[in-house]
Amino acid sequence: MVLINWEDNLNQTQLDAVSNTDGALLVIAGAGSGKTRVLTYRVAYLIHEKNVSPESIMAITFTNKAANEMKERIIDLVGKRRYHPWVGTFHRTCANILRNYGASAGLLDSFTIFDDSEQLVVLKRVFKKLDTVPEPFKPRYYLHMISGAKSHLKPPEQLEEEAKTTFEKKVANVYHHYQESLREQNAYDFDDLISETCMLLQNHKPTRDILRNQYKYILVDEFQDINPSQYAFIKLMANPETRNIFAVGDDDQSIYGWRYADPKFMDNFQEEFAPVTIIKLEENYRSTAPILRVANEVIKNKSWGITKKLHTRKRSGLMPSFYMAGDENKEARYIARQINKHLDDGGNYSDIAILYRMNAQSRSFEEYFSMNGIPFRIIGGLRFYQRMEIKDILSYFRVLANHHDRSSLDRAINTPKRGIGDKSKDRIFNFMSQNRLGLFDLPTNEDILLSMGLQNAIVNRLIPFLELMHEFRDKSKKLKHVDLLSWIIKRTKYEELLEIEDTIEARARIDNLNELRGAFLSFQDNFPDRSLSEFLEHVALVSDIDSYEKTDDSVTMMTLHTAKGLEFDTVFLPGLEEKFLPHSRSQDTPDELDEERRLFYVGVTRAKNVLRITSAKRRLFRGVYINHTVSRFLTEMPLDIINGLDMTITQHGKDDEDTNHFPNFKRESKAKQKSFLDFDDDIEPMPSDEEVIVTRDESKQQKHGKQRKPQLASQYKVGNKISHPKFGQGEIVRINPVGGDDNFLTIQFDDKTGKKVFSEQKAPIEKLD
DNA sequence: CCTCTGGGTATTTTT
DNA sequence: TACCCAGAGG
Repeated sequence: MVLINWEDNLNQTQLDAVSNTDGALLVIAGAGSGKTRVLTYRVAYLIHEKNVSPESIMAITFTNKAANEMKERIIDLVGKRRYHPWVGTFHRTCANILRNYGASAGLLDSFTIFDDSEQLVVLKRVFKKLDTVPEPFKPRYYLHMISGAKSHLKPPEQLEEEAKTTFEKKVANVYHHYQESLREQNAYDFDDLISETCMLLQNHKPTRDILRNQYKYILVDEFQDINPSQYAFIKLMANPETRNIFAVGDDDQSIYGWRYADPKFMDNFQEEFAPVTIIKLEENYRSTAPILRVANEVIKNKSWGITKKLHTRKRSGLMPSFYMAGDENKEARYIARQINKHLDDGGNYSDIAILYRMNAQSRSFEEYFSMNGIPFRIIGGLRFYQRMEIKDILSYFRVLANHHDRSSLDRAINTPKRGIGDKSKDRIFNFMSQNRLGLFDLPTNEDILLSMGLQNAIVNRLIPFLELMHEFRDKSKKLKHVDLLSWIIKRTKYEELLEIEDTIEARARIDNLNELRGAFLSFQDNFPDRSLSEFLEHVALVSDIDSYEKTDDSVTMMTLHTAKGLEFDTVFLPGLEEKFLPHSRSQDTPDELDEERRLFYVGVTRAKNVLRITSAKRRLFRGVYINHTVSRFLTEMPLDIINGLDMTITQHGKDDEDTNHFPNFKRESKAKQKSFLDFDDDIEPMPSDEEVIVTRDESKQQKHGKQRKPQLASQYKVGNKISHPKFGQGEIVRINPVGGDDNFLTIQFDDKTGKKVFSEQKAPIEKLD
């Protein structure tokens, strides 16, 4: 039993939030105000002081990362016990409920979870089946509409009834068939996990009663990002006697409106769970006063929301700076210089984050940092389990776990290529649908297969595949998951084919397969007796950020969305330009604009000590040069803040003089303007005594091959001889790992050429020994 | 059935 | 720039 001195560890408001344990409570927790602390201490308080049994507590988060952190911190506070509170994401919690209670209500209890790429496969098959085309919008837009319907708990029938326009009718019809297809495949998509659980709780009183009796205390994190179905879930779970719901959120950090999250549920909560105690946490423990001042100014201009004003005891601090670069390369150069200064001052790369609006913005930093030896790491983008090779191999597992999973079968059946194309797949799948067969119900008898209308040649290719799958199924009963993985990789010749291909991408894919082996092993160690389906569920519900820890010393780069909940000593916010932030696609309505503003606010409030904002006058974007003006979020700030910001502008070209990049700047006079818009283009390139060469042509990386994790193992060693098409033979004298997946090779050529530095991934060099 | 090519297009993505 | 997709041709 751990003894906790509550007063010493919490401020008065936090203590109120922790100890106010009766009825509904809404905590409005400003950025950096100790939200997670309050959540975990409240759980500990319930257990220690109120003798609540841990297993009657349920805490819901949005990310696995938050859930894992909370679990750990709760264990720190209450010690390891026989029973623990349930802590999980909305999706994992609901998946769990469906697995445990679904069957008793006539729902599926063994199901596969489809991620968005699998949803897309389903949707495209629906269009094919309906013999229509996804117009006037792209397939993803239809998925978005379907997701909207599910988020509002509308079944296809309701959407069909409500549909007025032709397009709405089309969406409803597609939704109908899409849903039918999912059910046929024993599959749920992410939205289904929530909506089906709501249906279960609504329509099946026994389950509802069991759960309500079990979980008397419910805590919900990030309440501002809750969508209608998640809100409905919380309402259904609320025990009507105790109504002990604890919600924490910050409407100023609601950034998932485009996924139907709505901060206004914080209002609904106050009405529907009345009486609700409301507590505001406004003391910020993260940032310095100057940073908070900027944050408060940013958010002050919002058109809707609960008013709060963050304050801090960290009175002194560096004034945030603004730097306007000539172009995106100069922006990268400026940030690189600042990073080096930070290191000269004794700081670490891992103190630093670069947070941008769009993933595409990472490019210029990747390139500049690689060339200048700044290690970096990109979080997000393509997720590990979304990679082509990982999906390919896992599709076999998914078929083994659920042989009705058509989307995975679709992939596995012709990966690697077996000469079974779309036409034949259609025939096979139609046959399966009509007879309600799973893969292992298919006959391996030649005559029957021929009667499906398949060509002789196809049958001769299909039978070996079916036999292979039967073999895998037999093996799956005998082998450990990781051994089955090796077996499948071997028998499908997947790795072998990559080895033959022997390109940079192929090698990266092989590395990823090895990482997958690692993931299997660690799952096996942590959960020795979990089934294959449970492993696959685990895999379906994780993301890049979940495993993110500041372990390696590199600069972190990610989108503003991904950065929510994190903090860094030094934060760079590049691209503070109109059309980037606010994004050109999100500036049409006040709601959209508000959300962009909150994104900026999230970015600002990630910084503990140093905040540097930058923008570029001109940048190469999607192959063309564009000119942006400075973001309105900066220019609308009061003049004294702008004067206070350490503003610098570099000139790009001579013709920039007459362009006003601050059209909506509140200025007093030209003279005054000069005082804070200081032109400064004398920054030298990064000091480097070695010429840096990166061959752009070789750098084409396919989306599904792009490896984001640092690749420490170089294929080279110091002393290796190499050959370069232009410079001839050389010897490697130094290897510097940089972020991304690259290493930085210093190569000594002949005396005339001297030493040169190459990117291992991009340079056209060949190993000679 | 598979691969190549040209044209159109372009946020964010907790699960 | 980098992708996705449709259609042509092997």
